[in-house]
Amino acid sequence: MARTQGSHSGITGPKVRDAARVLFAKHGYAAVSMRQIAAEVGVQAGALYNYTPDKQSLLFDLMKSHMDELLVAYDALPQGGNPLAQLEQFVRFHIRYHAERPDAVFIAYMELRNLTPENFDAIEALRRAYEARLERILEDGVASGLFDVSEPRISAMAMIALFNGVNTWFREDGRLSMDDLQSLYWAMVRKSILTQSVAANSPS
Amino acid sequence: MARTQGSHSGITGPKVRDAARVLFAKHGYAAVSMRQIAAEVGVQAGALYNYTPDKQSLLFDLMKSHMDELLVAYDALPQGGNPLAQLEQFVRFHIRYHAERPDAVFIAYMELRNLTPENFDAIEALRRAYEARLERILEDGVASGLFDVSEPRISAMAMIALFNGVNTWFREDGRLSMDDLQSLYWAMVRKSILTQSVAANSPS
DNA sequence: GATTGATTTGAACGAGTGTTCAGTTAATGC
DNA sequence: GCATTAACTGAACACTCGTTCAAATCAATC
Repeated sequence: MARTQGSHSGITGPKVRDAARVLFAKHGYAAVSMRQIAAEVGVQAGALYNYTPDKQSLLFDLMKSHMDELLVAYDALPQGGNPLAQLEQFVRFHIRYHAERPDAVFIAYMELRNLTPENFDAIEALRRAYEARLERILEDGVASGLFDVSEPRISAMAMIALFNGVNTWFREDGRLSMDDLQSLYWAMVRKSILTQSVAANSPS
Repeated sequence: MARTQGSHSGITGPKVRDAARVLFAKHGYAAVSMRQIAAEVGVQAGALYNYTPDKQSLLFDLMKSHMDELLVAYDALPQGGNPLAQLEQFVRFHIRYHAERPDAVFIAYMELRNLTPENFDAIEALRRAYEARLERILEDGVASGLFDVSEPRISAMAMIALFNGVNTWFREDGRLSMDDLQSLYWAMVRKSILTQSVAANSPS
């Protein structure tokens, strides 16, 4: 046998990526074989190599496109407003965007060590670019006297670690809605960064 | 050849665990072979089976003893004091204890998916037991009117995610000392959980 | 309806996997 | 000094790994 009925690169290509994303997220890059991915797609292992030069590229492409899309999505949000409004927008965007893509997020944070050095550098640069968006907001808030944040860089990384913890336990059908969740985290963040005088005078 | 000079189970045993911990943390459980561990120890692969029944047990034992020791260490701290003091103690303890064991912590949080179901349940139970310590403090704080925390269980998990982010960037020789770090995180946590009236009247 | 090109199979490659075990040697006890 | 035991080697087992490729077959085009 050879080419099968209904075979088409426009269909199989995305299926390969989808299968790889699900399996990598579930079992880890190193624990998943090309044959498992192929089985999930419904194809033999050799056919995968029409869609990726090798396994490493499959991982890298998943991570790269995730990070690219994340930056594009964030930068598409309305800019402007005071730092407090910008921060709230960031928090809500981040939590929602990441909760919608648990597999891609999981891979982006867990599989860094399985990238080749060059690929690692590329992903790391994108991650820093995203974190810089948040750091910038914090710095602006400090400059305007709104925020009391002694270490914006560290606070930015800390907040992202905080948000990413959501994915370890959030379930769509859980007790809390996505909106409750965003509000809960926003309340935590808001209280922890506002200067005392501002906090005392603004609504919670 | 067979038994080598200086060979002794009291020495080789711990070396196997140490090598496994370092390698699992660096490359991931699935990506590390028994032969790599053996090479790190300075022994052939077969010799490892004097110290572990199989690879899975090696991982499980590392995780289990880490969690056990964590609970013992925390429970050895002086109990009592008001919830605010207890929370500060928890925060400082957690950050220090985890920063001192980056490899064991990394494994405990990243390799859960490589455990067999029974082993997973055992580790998960220990993790919940640890989180319950924090949750309890938050609940006590709420009950006494000190804390404003609407979701103690979620807040506990969120805080732990926040703290564990430290390990992704903290370096012993960095700009911030361990004490600075603890204070920085404690300040964040403290502000985010105190009721507004208390926050306004207490020193930061 | 034949031809072309895209798509997949299935077998093969060499290398590496976790694990077992008979055989060999170093350390220990008497 | 000898027997015993603990510790380890090295080879083997049966698979699985990522990757390649000639051959086969389907989809698209004219």
